[in-house]
Amino acid sequence: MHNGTDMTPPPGTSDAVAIELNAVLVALTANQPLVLTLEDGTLLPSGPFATEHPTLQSGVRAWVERQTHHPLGYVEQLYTFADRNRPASDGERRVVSISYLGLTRERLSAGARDPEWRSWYRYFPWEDWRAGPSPLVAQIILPRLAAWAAAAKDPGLRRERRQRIDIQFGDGVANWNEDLVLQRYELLYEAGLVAEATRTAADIVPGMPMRHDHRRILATGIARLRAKIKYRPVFFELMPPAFTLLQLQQAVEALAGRAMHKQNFRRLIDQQGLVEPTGASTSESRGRPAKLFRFRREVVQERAVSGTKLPLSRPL
Amino acid sequence: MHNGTDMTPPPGTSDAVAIELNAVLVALTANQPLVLTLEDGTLLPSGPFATEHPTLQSGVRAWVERQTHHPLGYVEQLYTFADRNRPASDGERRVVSISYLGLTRERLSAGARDPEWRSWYRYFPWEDWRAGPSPLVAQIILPRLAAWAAAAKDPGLRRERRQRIDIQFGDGVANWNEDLVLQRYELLYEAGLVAEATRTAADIVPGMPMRHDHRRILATGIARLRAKIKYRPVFFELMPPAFTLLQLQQAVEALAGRAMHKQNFRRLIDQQGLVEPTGASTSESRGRPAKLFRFRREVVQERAVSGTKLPLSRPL
DNA sequence: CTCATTATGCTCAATAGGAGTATTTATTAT
DNA sequence: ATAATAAATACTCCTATTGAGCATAATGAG
Repeated sequence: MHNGTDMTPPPGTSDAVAIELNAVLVALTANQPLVLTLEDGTLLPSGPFATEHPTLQSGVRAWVERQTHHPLGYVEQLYTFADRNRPASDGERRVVSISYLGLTRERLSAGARDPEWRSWYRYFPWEDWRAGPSPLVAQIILPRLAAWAAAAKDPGLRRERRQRIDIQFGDGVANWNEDLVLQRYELLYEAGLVAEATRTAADIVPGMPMRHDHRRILATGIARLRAKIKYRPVFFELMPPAFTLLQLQQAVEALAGRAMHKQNFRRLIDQQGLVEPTGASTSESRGRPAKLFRFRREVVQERAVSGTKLPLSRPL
Repeated sequence: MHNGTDMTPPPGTSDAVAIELNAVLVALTANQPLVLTLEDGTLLPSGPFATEHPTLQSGVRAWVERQTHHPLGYVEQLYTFADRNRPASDGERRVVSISYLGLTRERLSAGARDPEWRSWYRYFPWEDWRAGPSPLVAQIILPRLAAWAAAAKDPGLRRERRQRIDIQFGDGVANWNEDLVLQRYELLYEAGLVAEATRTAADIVPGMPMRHDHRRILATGIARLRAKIKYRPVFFELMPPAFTLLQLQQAVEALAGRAMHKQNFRRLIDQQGLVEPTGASTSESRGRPAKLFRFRREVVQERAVSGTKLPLSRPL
């Protein structure tokens, strides 16, 4: 039934493909999660993979750092896509695109029109629940999704659609799981409610589209980052050397897209010993001056492996 | 400083590469976590990516199912490697290997010598802590790692090595984090303690090596699966249609490589409503017959998105 | 000086999680 | 039969974690 080489076909039968790298580069300014875009916000930075780099990771890092003139604090592979609906631009070769998530502390020239940092909530406005449940969900998205579900002829399919909607979007008020960025985007895509999925502008939900599958890649990056901050202290890559606890909290809130209980946030942070006071304090805001903190290298490094906690569990 | 096309180099400059797929296929029998291997256990199944498949995922699925004649319950992309130290076998083209994790309920012909299912603990014996702390760690690995750390001339490097060892291996008794499979393998590799990393058989630690970087890919798969079972009920893909709670627990223990408290395991499982009694019971073992359970489809599906819990938190 | 505003300390109740004891129901040995 | 043993299953306890809110402290604005 099986011979020895059954599962290892002879080499060389694989077609040649071109490798393209995509990057979701994230920074944080003024409580907005920013992502680096090109071409008036319609593309993520991307480019061919040059063979001179020993590894993919180092290729991405070098390529980004050459362009942004800033060090990339953290790089993580996101996903490899090879969907056939995007033909290679050089004619025959199929494109395999490998995407990366990168975190950086600095941003490049702010006003620039082409490499431009934009809040990711321009692409996913429904993902911002920092000021409470996003009205977009209850008022626009859920009704249209409900219509889409109802449009299914088969009762089983109808039920399945309703269940997926419920799991991924909740009821518009409670049961919001901020990690499901990608699933939600894909559901909207499937329902024809995003620009990339349809030619009729009729039922499209707010949120700026991107070319190719770049918005999907962005969704993948956001989802990964949101999931990650709950157990790895990656957010420190995005912070300045010294910061107040409120700034730290707001940074996390910007990423997670939801507000957190202030006192409990502080409790958790210093329980874990992630930060230490610098001694200085700041009074840039109106009220009582806040102490400044810095990350404790050793602990952050250790937690990078063994895990952290954030008060981001409860469904609402 | 930046012009419009700065970050999108012209297409076509990317070199042609060959895509290779690797699969970590996992099954579970007699409380052993099994992985499908070839060539006397020295290789993972791998093959070229054929262009006729619309997506990578469907390519993997089709390819595996054609070979094993069994459905693949769950497929997940693991990682994409493009390290230059592995030249393409067809001459010039560089190989990019995309690896996948697949879970399956059935195993194919048991006695076969070539596509053969082997316990993954043959490759990573130190990862099995089901019967308590693995003596391998305390008696063989830690002393050798300590020697490696001590061998560093630079005191800073020495300290860093010691810290990494401590975080990843603990003290041999406590502080074992079962998720760090990949990091541990990479540390051993760096220290020259695995066969793949050295030509001298002197200090090598027990555990069967594989060719190329396949053992590393396997480590990636195990690590991913161990991390995943803590918050996604993927283990149900590995179970038969009906099972006892003890069997379920032992399945999870086999994957996680550590024992769990029986009563608490049951409490957690039925708190979450993941399973329901079939009505039947079995008395294959000696004691009181156990009720048989099955997974509840709806709940498993929902949890697949929203998360599960397992009593696998404490460091020892 | 009073108020608005933010920082920070502390309490409380509910829950989750780790560990152990007790009881029930079978099989196996005597 | 009866005793010994092995599992399954039911409860109890204790502690740590977590969500929520109140209270107090320190500042600038008017």
